[in-house]
Amino acid sequence: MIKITLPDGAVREYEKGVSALGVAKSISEGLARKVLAASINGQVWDATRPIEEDASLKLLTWDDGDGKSTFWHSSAHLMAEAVETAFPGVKFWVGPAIDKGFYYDMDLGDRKLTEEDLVVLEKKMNELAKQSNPYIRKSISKADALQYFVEKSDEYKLDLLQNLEDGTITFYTQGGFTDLCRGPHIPNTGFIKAIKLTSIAGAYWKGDEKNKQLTRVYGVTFPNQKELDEYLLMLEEAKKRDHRKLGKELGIYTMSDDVGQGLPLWMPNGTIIIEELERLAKTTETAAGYKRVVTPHIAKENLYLTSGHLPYYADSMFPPMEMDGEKYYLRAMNCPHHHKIFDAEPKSYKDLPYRIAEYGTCYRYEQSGELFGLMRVRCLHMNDAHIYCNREQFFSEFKAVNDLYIKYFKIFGVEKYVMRLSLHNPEKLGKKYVNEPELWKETEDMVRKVLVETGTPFIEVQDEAAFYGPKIDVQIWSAIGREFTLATNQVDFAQPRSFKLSFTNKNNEPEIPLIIHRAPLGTHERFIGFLLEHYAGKFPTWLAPIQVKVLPISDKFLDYAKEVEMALLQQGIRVEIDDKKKKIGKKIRDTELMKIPYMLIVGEKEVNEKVVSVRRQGKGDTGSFAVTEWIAQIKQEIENRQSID
RNA sequence: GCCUUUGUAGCUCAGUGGUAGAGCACUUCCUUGGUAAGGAAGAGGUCGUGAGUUCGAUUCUCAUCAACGGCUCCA
Repeated sequence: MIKITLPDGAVREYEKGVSALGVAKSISEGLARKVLAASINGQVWDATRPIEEDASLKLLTWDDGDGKSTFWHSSAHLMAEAVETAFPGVKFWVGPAIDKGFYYDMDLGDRKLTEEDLVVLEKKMNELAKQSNPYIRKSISKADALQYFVEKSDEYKLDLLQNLEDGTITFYTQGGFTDLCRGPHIPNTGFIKAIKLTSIAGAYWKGDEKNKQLTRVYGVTFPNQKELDEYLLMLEEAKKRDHRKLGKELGIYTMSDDVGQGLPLWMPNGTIIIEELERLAKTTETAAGYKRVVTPHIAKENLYLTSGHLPYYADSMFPPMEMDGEKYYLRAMNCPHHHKIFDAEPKSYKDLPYRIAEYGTCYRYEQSGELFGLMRVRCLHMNDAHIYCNREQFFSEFKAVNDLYIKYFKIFGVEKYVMRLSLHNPEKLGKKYVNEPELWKETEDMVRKVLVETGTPFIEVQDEAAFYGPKIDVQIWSAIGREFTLATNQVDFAQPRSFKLSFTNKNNEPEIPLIIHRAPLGTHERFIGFLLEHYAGKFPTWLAPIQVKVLPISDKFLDYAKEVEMALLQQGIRVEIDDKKKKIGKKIRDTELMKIPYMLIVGEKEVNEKVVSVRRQGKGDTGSFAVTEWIAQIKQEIENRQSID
C-alpha cells in the first residue's frame, strides 16, 4: 500500500501502482470523467500512469492551466495522427501546447497545405477523437528509439533524440500514431469534443532563420462545443477592438503606399490625442525638473560611430544619405543628440541631475514582415528623456522614473503590467554588449536594488539588455491580449565614456556621469495603438478627439445649438454640431458609433428653458442641465483627466 | 527578410474570359422629427501595379507592390 496526500491534506491509502484516475474514481465517478492529468509531487503526469510510491497528488481538470496544456498537447498528437493519415510520409518536429491551443511543426516535403486541407483534417480529427483511443505511454531504450526513427527516416525526431538520455525516453501511441514524447497526455482522445484548426504558417526549424522552414498548423480544441463557440465569439469581439480597425473608423491615422510601409500619417483626430499626451508629458516632466529640448532628425555617420550604435544596429537604420562627401543617417534614437546638448556647456556637480526631454522623432528600418499597425512602425515619436547624474543620485533618479510609470498607469487605468529587468549575457560581451564586465555587474546591481527596495514586482531575464547597459522594460497587455513592451527605463554607462562626457565633482575633478534613458509613455505610435484597444475607441473625455456633439432636434433649433457650441468652444472644449437633416434617432446613432463622450440634445424645451439634455456615450440620457453648470462639470472632468466611470 | 492567404466604390463585401454589382457612407430633394438606422433620386470604380497568353483579361499565367496570419527580429 502507498499513501496519497490530497490537496486538502487528507491522506488515503491505495494499492501500489494505482493511477491518478483510480484515485479519482475512488472519490467519485463524475470527478473521474473530468480528470485530464495529475500533478504528482509537483510534476504533471498522465492520469493513467501507475504511482509506485507515496506521493502528494492533485487531480488536474480543464479548470487547471496544466490540465488545459495537457489537453492541447494531446490535441496536437491527434492532429498529427490526422495529418499522417492524410499525408503519409510527413515528418514531424514538435507540437507543444501554447497560450491558447497548440501547434505542430511538420515537413510535408513538396506538399502544400491549403485552407481546404484544414477542413478535411478537422473532420478526420473528429473521427479519430470519437474512437476514444487511449494515449499509451511506453518507455523505450535510446537504441530502439533511434532504430524506429531511422526506419522512418525522420531526421527531425533523430535530432531530438540526440539530446535525450537513455532511460528517460518515452513513446506515446494513440490509435495508429506513435510519437517521441515526454508527455503527459490525457487518458484518451474522447475528451476532445470540439476542434478548430485556426491557421497555417511557416516557421523556421529550431527558430533559426537560416534553417529550413517547416509548415506549422495552429489549432485549438475544447471539451465541449459551447466553449469553442464562445472562443470564436471572443475572437470576433477582439477584432472589433483591433487598433487598426478602430484607427480607421475613428479617423485616427492612415497609411499610404505612396508614403511607404510602416509610416503612419496622423489624421486630425489622432493628432489631438498626440497633443493631449504631449501636454500630459510636458506638465509632468516640467514638474519633475526636466527641461525640454528640440533636436534634428538626422546626423552624420560619425555621431553614431561615437555612440556605438552603428556597429550594433546598422541593419535597423535607414541607409545613409550622402552629401558633400559626408554620410547622414536618419536617427533611430535620440540619445546621441541629447549627449551633445549635455556636452555643449561645461557641467559641475551642481548642474546634476541634468534632465532633458523631447518627444523625439526616430526612424527605424524594421523588416517589412515585422511591421504591425501602429505597434511596429518605421517612424516613431518617442516620449524620450535622458537624465545625467552621479552614482549617489542614481537611486532616487531611477526610482523617480519608476514612480512616473506608476503615475501614468494610474491615469490610463493600466492594471496588468510586468516590469522586466533585462540583463546582459556575459558570453556576448564585446559582441552584443559593450565589454565592461565590472560596470555591467555594478549597474545591474544598482537597478535591482531600486526594484527590491521599492517593493516593485519584477522578473529578471538574461540577454535582453541594451548594448550600453541594463534596463527595465515594461510589458503590458492590450485589452485583446496583445503583449508588447510599452515603456523602457535604461541605465547607460557606455555612452558617457564614448562621448567623453564629464562634470566637475566636489573635489574639482572631472567625473563621468551615468545616464538614464527613459520613455514611460513609449512612443505615440505604440501608446495610442494600445489606448485604442484598451478603451475600445471610447477615449476618456480629456483624450477624445471630439468631446461633445450638439444634436439639434431639427434645424429650427440650429441657432440655439450654435449658441451652445460657442459657449463650449470659448471654454476650450472640442465640440461639433450635427446639422444634417436627419431625425434625432439617426444623429444619436451616428454619434454613438463615433464614440463621442457627450451628446447635447437641443429642441424646443431646451431653447425655452436655456438648458441642454445630456446623453453620455453608452449610457443614455442623463438629464437636463443649465449650460454654464454643465460646462463647469465637463471642464472639471477634463482637467482631472478622469477615466471613464 | 522567409512561409500561408488576400487585394473589386470612402467602408464591408458579391461577381464574371465579352470592358462591373449590393448595403452603408456621400450629394440633392421631400420630411422638421425627442434619445441607436424616415423616404426618393443621383453621383462615385483603368477591378493594387506591370507584363504575358487570347480576337478580347477585372477574371488565366508570371513578375511586382501592399495588407492579413505566422516565423525571425524588436536600441
